[in-house]
Amino acid sequence: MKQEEFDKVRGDFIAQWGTLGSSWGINRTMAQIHALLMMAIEPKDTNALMEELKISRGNANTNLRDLIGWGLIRRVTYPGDRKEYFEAEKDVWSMFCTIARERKRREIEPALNLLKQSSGIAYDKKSSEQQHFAEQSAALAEFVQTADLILDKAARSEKSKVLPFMIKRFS
Amino acid sequence: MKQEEFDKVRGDFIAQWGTLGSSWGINRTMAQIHALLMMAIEPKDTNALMEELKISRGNANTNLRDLIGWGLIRRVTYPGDRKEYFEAEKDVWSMFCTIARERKRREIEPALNLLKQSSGIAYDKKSSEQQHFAEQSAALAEFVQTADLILDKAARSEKSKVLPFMIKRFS
DNA sequence: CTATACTTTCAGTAATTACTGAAAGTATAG
DNA sequence: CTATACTTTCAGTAATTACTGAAAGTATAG
Repeated sequence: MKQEEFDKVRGDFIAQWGTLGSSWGINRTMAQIHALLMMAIEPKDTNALMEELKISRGNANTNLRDLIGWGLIRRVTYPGDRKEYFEAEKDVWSMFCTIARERKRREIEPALNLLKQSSGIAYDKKSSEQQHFAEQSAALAEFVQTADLILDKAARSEKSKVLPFMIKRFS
Repeated sequence: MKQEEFDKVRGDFIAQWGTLGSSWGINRTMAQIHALLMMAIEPKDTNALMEELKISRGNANTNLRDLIGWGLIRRVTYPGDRKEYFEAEKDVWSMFCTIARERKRREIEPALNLLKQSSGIAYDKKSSEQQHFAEQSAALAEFVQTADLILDKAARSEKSKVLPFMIKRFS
């Protein structure tokens, strides 16, 4: 495949990945920067990203900062070069673990706290409405907690110890 | 707990659930309507939802339609009453299965198609850039496919056959 | 110290998404 | 058929989120 053709394919991939990101609640540009760095061999600097994605310096900087906050990319510097470069974690299993850990912290835990609080209300035994509310919250809390625990354990294991096992169990 | 106090607690729950929904890429109002119906004992009609959530008829209608599209709520009618009422699936495991199935269809499958297409490019053996792109796509595709398969199988199983097993494996 | 080469911030604006409310549509009772 | 009781649609607007670009900040070389 010619370089020219390849650039087209890669451009399409990055654009579409951005669109997909949106439906998972991830900012389009962030998804695109991540895709670009994940597919790149060499670390890239801000100017390269600005050019390739046609975005402003501010936008690039903000999304790079957020990606670092998620632990999905890291800063790289070379001696004698003032610029900062960025590279993505490329191992898919590590990526999964990182994302699982962060989503847990940012989204699952707050939900669980809310559910536990709701299930713990001192409900009036004469009100079936209050009872249902407490029971339903408790059921949801239990499910979320279990799912969270499983995800957590999986994300702390070695890939080789989880996936083959799961595949065997479910195939 | 007095009815008055309880209404406050439930109101808070619904409001917060809406906020949480946003971070998962779910429209706030949709999450709130779902929370409200999930916690309600009786099915509710559009007017009741409009009042409780202080939203317009159009907004209520649109989000109810979407929730039905996701399979998370259903229409209920009573003989001799022209109004339509709505009730949520209340079993947590069924909810999980429904959400897993829909997310798979709407979000995982398009991603997988994109990744497979990218990993299948006829790359130039002299270009390590092209090779890395194809390999990285393939690695991601494999992971997504496995995760999808596991989710799919889990969502088709009985709760009693999956959760206890998983808990045992990971605790 | 100053000059240079960068990075970060943030007020203002653009783009997107969610929502309203009135008008149009539909179904049933009689 | 008409009257009534609903539901759906959708153009216009509000609210939110993403982005720009210039100004401010920071670090290093010399």
